[in-house]
Amino acid sequence: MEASEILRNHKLKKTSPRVAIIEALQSSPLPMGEDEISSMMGSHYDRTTFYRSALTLEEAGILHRIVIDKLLVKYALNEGRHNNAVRSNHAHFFCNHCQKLICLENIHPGPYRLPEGFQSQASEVIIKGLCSKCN
Amino acid sequence: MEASEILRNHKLKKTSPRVAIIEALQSSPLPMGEDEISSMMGSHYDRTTFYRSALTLEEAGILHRIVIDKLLVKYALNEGRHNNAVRSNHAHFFCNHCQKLICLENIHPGPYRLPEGFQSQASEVIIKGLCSKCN
DNA sequence: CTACATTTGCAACATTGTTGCAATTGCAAT
DNA sequence: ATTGCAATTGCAACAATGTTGCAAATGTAG
Repeated sequence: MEASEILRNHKLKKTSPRVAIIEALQSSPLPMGEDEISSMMGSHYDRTTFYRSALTLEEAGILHRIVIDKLLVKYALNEGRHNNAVRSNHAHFFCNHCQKLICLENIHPGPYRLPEGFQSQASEVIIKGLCSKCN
Repeated sequence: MEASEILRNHKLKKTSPRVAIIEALQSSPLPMGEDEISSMMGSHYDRTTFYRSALTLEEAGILHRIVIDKLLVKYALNEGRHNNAVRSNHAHFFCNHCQKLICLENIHPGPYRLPEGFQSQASEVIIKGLCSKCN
């Protein structure tokens, strides 16, 4: 789906940084860090704008932010292409050797049985190890 | 168990920062951030030393470092008291309101069925939401 | 007690992210 | 198409967490 259509579907203004972020992520098979997105977006790139745009897109459910470790954050698009189907929660695998982050679409963690009175709003599963290429 | 005994068991030198970190964490029922540990350790506190000591203790399996989100990291002791029993993997709950991190000792995620050739070395489950007090 | 490897403390720097504010831009209404 | 105005951007400054290099201090084995 085109970036402008995604933005329109979520009633967000079509601005160049938003379009650029979406297109950068669409062009990559794997989640990317800010550094990678930045280099794809070229010179006209402001870090504050990136963070604010990414936050807006995250709040709209368009993208997903995964914190692997301090100083290591990756972004991925939620491929909620099929109408507004909320994408099912899935685990992430981080390769300690090649530093790639891979979405494990077929691992659906939870639901978790929380203690009385606790309410879950989001959850994240990160499995670290060696991927098939580095093993 | 006393800090000095823990260090001896792991063949680590007994140094004052290490002892202070262990005692700070022992005195708290919840994992703490660097800021909290720092204020418990008083003035003679160097951030570099803290990070290096925490890393040493983590590598020895004495403590556990949980990244909740960028700019929000908590540390907890692995209570591997009973000999060298590796503490079973457990999930963490982070309250979006009061910012407390709670170990959910009775939620044991995994094992996960990884794709062919992948090898798991560690995993982390963070559930975010509202705790019973803030709900 | 001594030797020596380990650890600490300091300074400088790196990465990721946030806040305030003025200037610009997208878009809806005319 | 033009205009008005809220939303967004870009810049500067700052915040939190963490790393690296290196000289000085410290723990401990012998």
